[in-house]
Amino acid sequence: MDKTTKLTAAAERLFDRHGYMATGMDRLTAAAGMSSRTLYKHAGSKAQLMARVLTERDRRFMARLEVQSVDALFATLEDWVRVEGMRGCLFLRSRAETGGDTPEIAEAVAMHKAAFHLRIEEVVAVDLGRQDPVLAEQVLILLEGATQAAVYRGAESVSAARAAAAILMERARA
Amino acid sequence: MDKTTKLTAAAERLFDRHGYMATGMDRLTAAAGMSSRTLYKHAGSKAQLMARVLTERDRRFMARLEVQSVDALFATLEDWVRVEGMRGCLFLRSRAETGGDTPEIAEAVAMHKAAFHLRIEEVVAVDLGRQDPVLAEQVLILLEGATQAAVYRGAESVSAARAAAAILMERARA
DNA sequence: TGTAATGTAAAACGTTCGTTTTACATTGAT
DNA sequence: ATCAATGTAAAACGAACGTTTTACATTACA
Repeated sequence: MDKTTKLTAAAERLFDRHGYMATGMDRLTAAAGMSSRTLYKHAGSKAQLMARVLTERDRRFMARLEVQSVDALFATLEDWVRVEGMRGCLFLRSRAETGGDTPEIAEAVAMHKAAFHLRIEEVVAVDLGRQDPVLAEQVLILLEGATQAAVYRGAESVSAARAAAAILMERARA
Repeated sequence: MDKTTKLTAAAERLFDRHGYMATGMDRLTAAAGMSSRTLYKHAGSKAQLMARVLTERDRRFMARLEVQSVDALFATLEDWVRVEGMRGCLFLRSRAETGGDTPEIAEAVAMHKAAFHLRIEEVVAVDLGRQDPVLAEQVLILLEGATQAAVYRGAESVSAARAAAAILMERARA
């Protein structure tokens, strides 16, 4: 595993566990097992490191969303929260912590959420046989809500959201 | 408006806009229009101030949720996001920024979310004429999801969630 | 009138922040 | 054998952090 990969992975873990602002660069160097000189050569700055973490997470998350049904979206989310934990959406958290005032971060978040929304619209269209923007919006809300609720309600939130989505899909078909 | 009230209101606004950790005490004193000596007499510490902001927000938010129907919950949320803005849930944001490691904050968040969940279960029971824990969980997810989605999708997320909840309620009645 | 409370303005506390620099070691290709 | 790249360890940078203190002004009540 090369230095940049190791750094990005360590940063993601610490940002997720302790928050972005609360995670200092010294903690990062210790966790990544490198000197601050090397860290800055690879990362550029803390903001750039945050943006890189988000871009990498977007890649990993979106790869999992290459499915053909709405139900599979929720199955994927169930796996995701089991593997990655339930501390809320790292994208919106980064935006909230920076007030949206750091361009590279705001951009990474906007990119991810646009792709996320588009993917849901596509999956709904495939599953339903036609486009339905309102239904897609509702599926998006259930996915966001399950992610958020899982923080304090646990992983069962995802299955409850999954069942709700099934009802909405069923009704849209009838 | 007394000093403590003014301070709490200013803190809530700044924490919401810029994030908890990114908001320094000097910015707080300037916004509240008081010296740091007075601020610390009223607030105790930054963590205590954060907890006080949350407790006060809980009071204000929960007062609005004294309604008799699920649809009214979403009507309330529509008002709320119009008045208070759409930057996500300040409770979960505070927990995420502190990693859950600040007892007074973690406790304020846990209290609020427990009350929130209970209130939804009550409203669902009144509206439906019987208890339905799974449906209540789904309504909670739609409320959380609308709050979260509104950050990047706008206020229309709330009306989409409202419509979804109406479908779930209708089906539960049949 | 005097005293206790409550406030302001501003300096100072020690710590930690993100970042850069200095000095030196290890490596790999020519 | 050597040059350039890449790394470490650690000190240092100025700025900002949360918090306390010093010195002084205003108010309100006995």
